[in-house]
Amino acid sequence: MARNHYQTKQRDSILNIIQTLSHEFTIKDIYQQISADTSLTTIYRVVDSLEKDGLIHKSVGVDGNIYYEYIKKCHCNHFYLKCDHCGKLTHIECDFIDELSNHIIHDHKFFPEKEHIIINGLCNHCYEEMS
Amino acid sequence: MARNHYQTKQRDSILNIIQTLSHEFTIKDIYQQISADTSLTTIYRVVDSLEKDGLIHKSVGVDGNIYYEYIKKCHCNHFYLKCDHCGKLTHIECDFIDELSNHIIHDHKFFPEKEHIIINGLCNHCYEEMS
DNA sequence: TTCAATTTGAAAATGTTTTTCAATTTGGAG
DNA sequence: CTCCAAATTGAAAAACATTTTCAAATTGAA
Repeated sequence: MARNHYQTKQRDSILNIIQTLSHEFTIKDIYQQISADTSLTTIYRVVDSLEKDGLIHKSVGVDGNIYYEYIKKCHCNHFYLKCDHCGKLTHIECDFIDELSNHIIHDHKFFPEKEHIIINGLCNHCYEEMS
Repeated sequence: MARNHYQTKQRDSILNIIQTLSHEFTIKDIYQQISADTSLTTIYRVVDSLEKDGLIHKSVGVDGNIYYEYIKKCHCNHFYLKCDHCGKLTHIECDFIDELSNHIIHDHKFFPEKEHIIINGLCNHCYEEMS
């Protein structure tokens, strides 16, 4: 008989924390908020299972770290600006990404992965520092 | 006095191998072709240094692994579309890049490096194949 | 209440990348 | 050419994130 999963206090805490975190989070983010009765191993396992259940979405960020998103919170548009000088990665939510997407789809017949658009360049701070 | 780097046989072999590898490669790819007198550690170090010199470009693939590309220098404006599925890199010239640049500069106080904007996603062919 | 299936924590294992450090190599100055 | 400071190297250890192992605890349906 197919049981989905057992309800445990560890699984509940993890789900609760995920719902309070910002739209993008890491395993570490959860670990920092979890109480001592939940191990890192369990966080990995529960998060894996939540992903399989389709409650969260897993992706590899441009920095190589693994990020998750709580699916219900994920209807915003976002992309990244990465400073070539200081390395700072800024995550931005902006409607312009839709214009960009539509342009690329219609004029170039290409289907951008909105969550992974990275623009390299110089952040304001480094730009001014270099002037 | 600022010396760029010393010329060593290890660095030379690594550069040679990189130039024979396909457009995208990993540290492992190099390691598999290198002779026994070059250690993994050195590969990591030389590749790092090549990236800092702007000879290769580092990125995190959708699988979470780190990939590098040998950058061929050229003076035109670059705007790349890179297919996550087949790996195809398409260079396009398009005025929209200026709109994008202006938006990012004005609204996000960030100064994009126009010559190396890469958008990941799916090319038309792979997109249709997946439907 | 019973009990098989699931979940758990701790520790060990994995795999990749970085750091440490002593020894070696490099290339410009003298 | 010789000298020598700076850079580079390999091996081993460290760092780090993630997975696996396994025995013990728990869950929940019958």
